[in-house]
Amino acid sequence: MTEDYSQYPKHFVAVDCIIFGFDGENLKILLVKRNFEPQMGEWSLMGGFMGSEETSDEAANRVLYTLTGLENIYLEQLKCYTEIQREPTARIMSISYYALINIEKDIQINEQYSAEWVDLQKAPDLIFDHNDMVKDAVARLRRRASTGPIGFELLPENFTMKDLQNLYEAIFDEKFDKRNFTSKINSMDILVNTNKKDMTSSRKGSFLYRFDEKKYNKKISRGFMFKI
Amino acid sequence: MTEDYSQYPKHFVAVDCIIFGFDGENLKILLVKRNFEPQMGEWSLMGGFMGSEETSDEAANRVLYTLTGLENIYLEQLKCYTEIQREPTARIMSISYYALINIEKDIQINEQYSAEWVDLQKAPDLIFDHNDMVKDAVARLRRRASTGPIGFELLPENFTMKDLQNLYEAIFDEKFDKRNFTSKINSMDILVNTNKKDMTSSRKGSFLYRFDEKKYNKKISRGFMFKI
DNA sequence: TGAAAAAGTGTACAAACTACATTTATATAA
DNA sequence: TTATATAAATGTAGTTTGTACACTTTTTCA
Repeated sequence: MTEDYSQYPKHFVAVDCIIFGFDGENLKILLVKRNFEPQMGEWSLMGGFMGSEETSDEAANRVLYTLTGLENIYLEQLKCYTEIQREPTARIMSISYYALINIEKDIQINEQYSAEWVDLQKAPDLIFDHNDMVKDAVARLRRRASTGPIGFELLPENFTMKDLQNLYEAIFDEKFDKRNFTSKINSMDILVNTNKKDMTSSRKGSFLYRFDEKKYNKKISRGFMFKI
Repeated sequence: MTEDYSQYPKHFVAVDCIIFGFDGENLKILLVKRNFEPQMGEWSLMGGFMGSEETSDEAANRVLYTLTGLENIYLEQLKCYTEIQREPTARIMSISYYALINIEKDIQINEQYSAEWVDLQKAPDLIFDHNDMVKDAVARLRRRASTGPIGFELLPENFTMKDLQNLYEAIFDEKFDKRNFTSKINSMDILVNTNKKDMTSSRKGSFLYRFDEKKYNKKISRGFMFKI
């Protein structure tokens, strides 16, 4: 005889997105200023409820699309937050997702949400447990950067070695030696030198690279340890 | 004005536990043979529904306690599974947890559940997406073992170097050189030689060690890369 | 007392990591 | 046209860590 589920409680389930971007200098996250209650006027992550006919992955993608108009964004499930009092108005559990976005992409941020890219370091206090979510997401991003290459989703198609080093330094909040960094990256064998130069930053100009997508993905699937 | 939540759907939320044990030779998981529908008679992970007044951590601890009578077990949230059709009878999302248990502890397994320790390698097919859950949990266990010491929760208080090596070999499904393994472990500085010997396995006898809990926990919090 | 069984131990070579300073290419100003 | 300023590009020696590999020790039991 099939079990009777009616005795079990049902729960509101939300998803919240930690959206990382990189502007060439600093790691940023995309935050929204709530124009609805509760906590109207305060900063929060972008989120939404999971529908009855969608998975949490689909819900997270929908939320991201609603805010940015972007599809096929790198998105990864992080963690479930189920504290009973995590929101004051109702018991709502939330599944967090983190997304990596190339900030230079022409993003049409939905004006309805008054969203802003803010420096991770200077991020304001967020509502509910969203500060924890961001902290957990940063830890995950660091882990991802130590066990495989990173940057494909965060950098524009062509970038300088300095851009890449800035990205790693922003992620780890640590400075690296230029020579050691370069030789480490070169030993990964994931970059292609386009032989074009970016002349905006110096008189000599610096080479523009792009990722060799195949080699990059192979490195990700095999994994390694990044340590400089 | 506070938002009206009544428009949003609610969901059944379950927790499922991947319970790892180690018998000195092989990694095992604790499975239950379902004596209830759906899929009566088949093997599955131990699970249960999250109550309206408990967090998912609490639910997982309760499930574990119900099955084993054990409290304060190492338990870590893994992942949310939200595929709509993951269970045939209703839409139930599940949060997986993995637990590490010292199999020698006097566990009074609740007979109501016809549970059994089975070799990870020889585990039967499980219902729903529980095979995926186990696969994900093994990956997590490996990661945990590569970024910090492991064994405290899985081994008895006193154990031989061979026990520890067996554990690592079971986790990574890979053989290590005895001399290299020993010197790697010694360099971690987490073991205390009790100067007692286990005489059951050889005529010479092998030293029994225990973990230095303080140093062990410090290693965990700092993290490192285990690679032999 | 010697044979058997597992425990315990060291070294040489290779690879990776670390610290560190000078030269090169080019645009702009004199 | 030449000098200067700016950031880019590049190499090496020393240290640490990883890897491959085999013999000696201790004890019990026959």
